[in-house]
Amino acid sequence: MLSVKLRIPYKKTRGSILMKTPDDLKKAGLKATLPRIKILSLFESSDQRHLSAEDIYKQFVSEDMDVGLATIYRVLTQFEQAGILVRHHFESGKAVYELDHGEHHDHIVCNQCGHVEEFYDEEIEKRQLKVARSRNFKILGHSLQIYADCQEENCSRKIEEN
Amino acid sequence: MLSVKLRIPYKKTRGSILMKTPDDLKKAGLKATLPRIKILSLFESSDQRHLSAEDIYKQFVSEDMDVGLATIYRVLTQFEQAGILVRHHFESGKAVYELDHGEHHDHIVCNQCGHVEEFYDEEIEKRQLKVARSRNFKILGHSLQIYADCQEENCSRKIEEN
DNA sequence: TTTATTGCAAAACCTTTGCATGTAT
DNA sequence: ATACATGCAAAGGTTTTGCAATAAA
Repeated sequence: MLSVKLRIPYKKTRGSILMKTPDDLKKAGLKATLPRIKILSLFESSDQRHLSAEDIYKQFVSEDMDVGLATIYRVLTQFEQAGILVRHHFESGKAVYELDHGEHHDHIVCNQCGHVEEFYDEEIEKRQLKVARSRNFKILGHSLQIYADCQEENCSRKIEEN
Repeated sequence: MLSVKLRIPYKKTRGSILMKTPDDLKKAGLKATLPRIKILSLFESSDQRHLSAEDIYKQFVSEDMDVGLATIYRVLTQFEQAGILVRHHFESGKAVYELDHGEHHDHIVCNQCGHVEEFYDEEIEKRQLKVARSRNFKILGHSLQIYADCQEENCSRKIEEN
């Protein structure tokens, strides 16, 4: 059984979290294959909400599951198109994905350890609309990341570990 | 002689624009070589403020100047480290650079034609500080892009041309 | 002359694709 | 049985690097 562990509490006012299940696969016209179910369950259960193809691949290797990298890339792309995952490009140079719970938010990323937290600021959203309106652009989306040091005692450049 | 053409007016209140010259190269401990001078002058004179390595390479080829792509990449990196250019990663997947005039701003990018405009919103900046403070992060920087349609009459999916 | 810089080709990275094999329905 | 998924290896696109040849100081 899949379970959800969220480190970051969502505001009540912005709706509730829906768990993604193998049923979501069928709804998206995707067969419930082992790689797909495993990937989905990784996102549900991992304490990292944001995973790259490589992260997933390494996790599988460490569990002696062998799923090709190509499959992982293909599944991630399909999940994104199906609205199950959202893709982000942080400065790392590689794409990371997270479950799409339908609630837009932005990210604050620790430059030292890679720790990611989410935030949503109504005022920032509003100002963006204003900027776009004043220049006669029609907003399709946006991407905002704050790069920072998280200053947690266990934040010690873990990123170097590989 | 190099000249500056800015499509986007800067607010008076945020300082004045300084032109980058071959002297800036020396100050950065870089020899004033032809490729470096040409690249600098391209940024000064182009009506596109945001250029990728490829953009520069193509421009040079069209002028029968032959500068290797590797050199362009190396020079862009050096210029970034010297504080002459700033690098951005828009969704295109390739890095683009622009002159660093020391004035932070964010970008609104047209999804159809790739047209880029700059903006600076005090309120957005402030709210980011607040978000970081409330989570005990120390901000190092941020990256904000709004993706939109620019709705200009000459915006006709020019991006497809190549 | 000395040291930095260039060009070329090769390699490194991340990601995508072709194709024969395998699996869910 | 049929259509869809997978794995592998090869190829794509962007960026970096090694090294001998070249140019700036």
